[in-house]
Amino acid sequence: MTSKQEFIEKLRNSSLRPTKQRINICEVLFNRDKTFHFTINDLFNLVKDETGEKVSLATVYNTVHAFHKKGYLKEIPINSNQTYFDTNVTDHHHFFDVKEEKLIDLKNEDVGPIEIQKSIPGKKIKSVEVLVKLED
Amino acid sequence: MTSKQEFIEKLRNSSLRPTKQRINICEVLFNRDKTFHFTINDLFNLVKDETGEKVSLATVYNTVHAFHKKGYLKEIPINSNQTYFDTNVTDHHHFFDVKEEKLIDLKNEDVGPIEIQKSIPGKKIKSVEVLVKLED
DNA sequence: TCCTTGTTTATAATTATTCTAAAGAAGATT
DNA sequence: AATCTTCTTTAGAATAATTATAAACAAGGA
Ligand SMILES: [Mn+2]
Ligand SMILES: [Mn+2]
Ligand SMILES: [Zn+2]
Ligand SMILES: [Zn+2]
Repeated sequence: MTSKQEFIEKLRNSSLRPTKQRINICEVLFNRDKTFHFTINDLFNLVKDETGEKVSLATVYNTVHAFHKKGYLKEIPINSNQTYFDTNVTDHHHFFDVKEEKLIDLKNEDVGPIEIQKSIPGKKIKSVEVLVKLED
Repeated sequence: MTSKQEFIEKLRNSSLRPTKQRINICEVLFNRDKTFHFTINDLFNLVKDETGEKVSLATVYNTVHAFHKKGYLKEIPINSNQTYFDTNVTDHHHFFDVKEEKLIDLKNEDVGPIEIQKSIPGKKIKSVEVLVKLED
């Protein structure tokens, strides 16, 4: 449970002005028990529902991109009409329940270490992500 | 090198009428030495360039979806503004060169077997895909 | 040849995302 | 506190990938 004051400091330390909107978004995103997987639209609705204050859609986009750039959010590679983000920014893998359109974290020990044996000259590995699609 | 006649048979066997447009698209997609990774727009342009006959964008979409549904194309999960498809429909993994926006196949032996230790009640695993992002 | 059904196509509709530019708020400077 | 600068929010417009529509057309069967 992070206090509003702590969010304000964190934003300032990231050279992001602590606006009412950003603080509300922080509370929705980061005051959760579990990893939170969401689309922009999910977040837009949750901010309204959970804080009672409406934030414009443009601001949700702006803020998510700002947080993503600062490394506070991760983008999850799946094919969907909407982009998914994740509050768990560590290297980790996912289940994707295709029917429910829901992401579930996999612990690294549930997947095991992955050694990539091939390399491309002049390129280095930035990330290795496993996506496990689930069906009924 | 598959002949036009063979494409016609293959289409018929899939209860897809062998139209001029579909045959042209088949030749662009499947008469290649290597696995072919593409977006709809790539394909749209290549059909025009390689066959000299223009096919409407709608038909490219329709055909790709039809082939995908029949299992002749695979959709690759990456976040991009365009959807990527793959003529290699076997289970396999990818490099994604973020700068060049290009996919490269990984052989299964370059990644090794992946054992998923976790399961979700009532769900079964449909696919396991590794995406390795590359940077300079 | 006629008939039915599937296909192509131009075009419009939809939808997620980004852009624009004006109004507002934050922080710094006096 | 008043002023100034820079950043942020916002409504709305623009963009761009994809999907839907519906009329013309082509394939295959009778
Ligand atoms: Mn982003
Ligand atoms: Mn598809
Ligand atoms: Zn996650
Ligand atoms: Zn591939």
